[in-house]
Amino acid sequence: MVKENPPVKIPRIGQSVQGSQTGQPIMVLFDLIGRRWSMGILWNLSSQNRTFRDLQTRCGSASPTVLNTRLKELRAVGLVEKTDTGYGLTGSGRELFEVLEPLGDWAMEWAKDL
Amino acid sequence: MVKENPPVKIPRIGQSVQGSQTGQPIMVLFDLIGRRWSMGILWNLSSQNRTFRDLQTRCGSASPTVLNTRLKELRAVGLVEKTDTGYGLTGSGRELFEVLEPLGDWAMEWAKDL
DNA sequence: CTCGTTGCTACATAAATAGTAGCGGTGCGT
DNA sequence: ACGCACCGCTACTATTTATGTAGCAACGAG
Repeated sequence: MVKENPPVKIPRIGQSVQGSQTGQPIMVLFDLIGRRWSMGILWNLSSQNRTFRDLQTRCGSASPTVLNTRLKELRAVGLVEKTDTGYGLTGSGRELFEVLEPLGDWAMEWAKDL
Repeated sequence: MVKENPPVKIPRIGQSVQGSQTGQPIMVLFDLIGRRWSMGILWNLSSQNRTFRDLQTRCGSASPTVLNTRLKELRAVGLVEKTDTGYGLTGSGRELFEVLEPLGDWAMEWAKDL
């Protein structure tokens, strides 16, 4: 059985960008997915659903504390969901991943020159 | 005149991903640009070169401490450079931005439903 | 029942970031 | 020469966030 999500407070979301007019949504997104392990989580969930501990080892042994925090946040904004087979991407989560995907190829090229 | 970059140590880069086989370069990249304000900096430098203080206000008044740290890091990996007209993207920096750019449009759509 | 695994929480420590103040440099008007 | 306003940035402390380890309750298999 899958537990339902009680309200989750995401610290300082949206507040960090008060001053800037330029592209507010993107800055909010950056603030969200620019936290430690956020993108790694999305990336690792893209191919298949994963259990908590599976995710943990795949994310360079991120501490369970952060991992759980990130998962709560990502679920709060509807990018990740809890399923019977572990955590997985939602519809918009998958959308976001598709936008993010080309980064993989670029990173491969980029890694060649330090 | 533009000062040259002395060697910069980027904390824990690459080390956080020891355990994961899957796509190491992308995880290194995530670890780098997934730090606070990194992507915001790249984003704000994409349209034009900017001064330190200009960047600072555009990044939700990020503290000069972090901002300078991020700039050092991004320069160390050759994504950002110091020019006569302030900070700007290098060739690969611009490449990365182009990969990152679609996020802007997606974020606009995404922002509509919380 | 035991054994192993899973999803977490608790807690203390370490690291990253915020938030302010202020220094030296540069240019500009007087 | 002077003040004045900006600039890039460093120093320092306070707060937030992440790490690292231990461990608990729940489950399934044997």
